[in-house]
Amino acid sequence: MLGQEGADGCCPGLLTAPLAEDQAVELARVFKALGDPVRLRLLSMIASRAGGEVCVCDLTPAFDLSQPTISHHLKLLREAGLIASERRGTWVYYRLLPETTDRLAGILTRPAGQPLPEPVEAPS
Amino acid sequence: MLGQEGADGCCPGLLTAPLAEDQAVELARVFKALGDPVRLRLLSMIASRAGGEVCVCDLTPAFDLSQPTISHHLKLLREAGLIASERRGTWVYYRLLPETTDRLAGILTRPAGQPLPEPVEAPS
DNA sequence: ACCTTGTATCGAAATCGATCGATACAAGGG
DNA sequence: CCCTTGTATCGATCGATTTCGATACAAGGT
Repeated sequence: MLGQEGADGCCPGLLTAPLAEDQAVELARVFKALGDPVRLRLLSMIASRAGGEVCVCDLTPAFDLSQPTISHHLKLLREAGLIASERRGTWVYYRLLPETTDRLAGILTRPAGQPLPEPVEAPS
Repeated sequence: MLGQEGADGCCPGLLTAPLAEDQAVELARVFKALGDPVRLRLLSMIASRAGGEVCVCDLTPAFDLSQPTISHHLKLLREAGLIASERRGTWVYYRLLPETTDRLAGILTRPAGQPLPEPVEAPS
C-alpha cells in the first residue's frame, strides 16, 4: 500500500516533507504506470464507464495496437493497483480501484497555507 | 498546458471521460516525470522546503548519484513543468510550480457521485 | 588573467520498456 | 471431444531511459 499515513486525515507528503527512499520507490511505480498515453487512455476508458466495468473486448479495438500489447498495459495498471480484473465466462472485465487514484490525488494536494518564497543568500 | 478545461471549475477527465490521444500524450509526459524515485525525492525536497527554494548544491549530496545525473533529473522535472530554476550568482535554485501539481491532483480527483457498478451480461 | 567551485551538456554503456507474432490457456458451443 | 473466440504469457526486437566520466560553461575571488 502506498505510503500509509497516520490518522490525521491527509497526505504524508511529496509536497510537505522529503520522501523516504522506500516510499519514493513505491510511489514511482504507480506514477510510472500512468506515464504512458495508452495506459492513461485505458484507465480513463475504464474509470468513466457508466457501469464501472469494461470488457477487454471493448478496449482492444479502440487502439491501433495488438491484443497482447493491450493485455500487457492492462497488466501494468493492475500491478500498480489502479485497476482490478474479474473473469465472467469467456470475458474479462476491468474496473477502477478508486482508492489508488484518491491517494495519488491526496499526495499531490498541497496543504492550505503554503509559506511564501523568500530568497536566501548563500547556501551550504 | 495540461489538457485545459472550460470554466466549470474542475477536471475534464481521466476518471470522467475517455481521454483523447493528444491529451493522453501530454499528460503522460508529466506522469512519466514523476515515475522515478529519484525525481520524486527531488520534487519532494524542493516542494517541502520552507523558503520555497532549494539550491542544487543542497540536493546533489543527498543522493548516491553523480552530479550530472541529478542535473539531468532536474532537467526532466523542469521540462515537465513541475519545477522552475533561477540562477543567482554561482548557485542555481529550484522551486515548485504548484499549478502543475494542482492540475494533476484535479485530474485524479473523481466527481462527487460515482455511479455504482452494475454488471452487464454480454458485450459486443 | 587565472584558478576554484557550482552547474549543465555531451557522448557512451547498460538497462528498461513498448511492441509484435507465436503460442498457451480458459470457457462455451457444436 | 474438438473447434472457435477471448485473453494472457513468452521470446525477440528495437527505441528510450538511466547513469557515468569527461568536458564545457558561469561566476566569483585572487
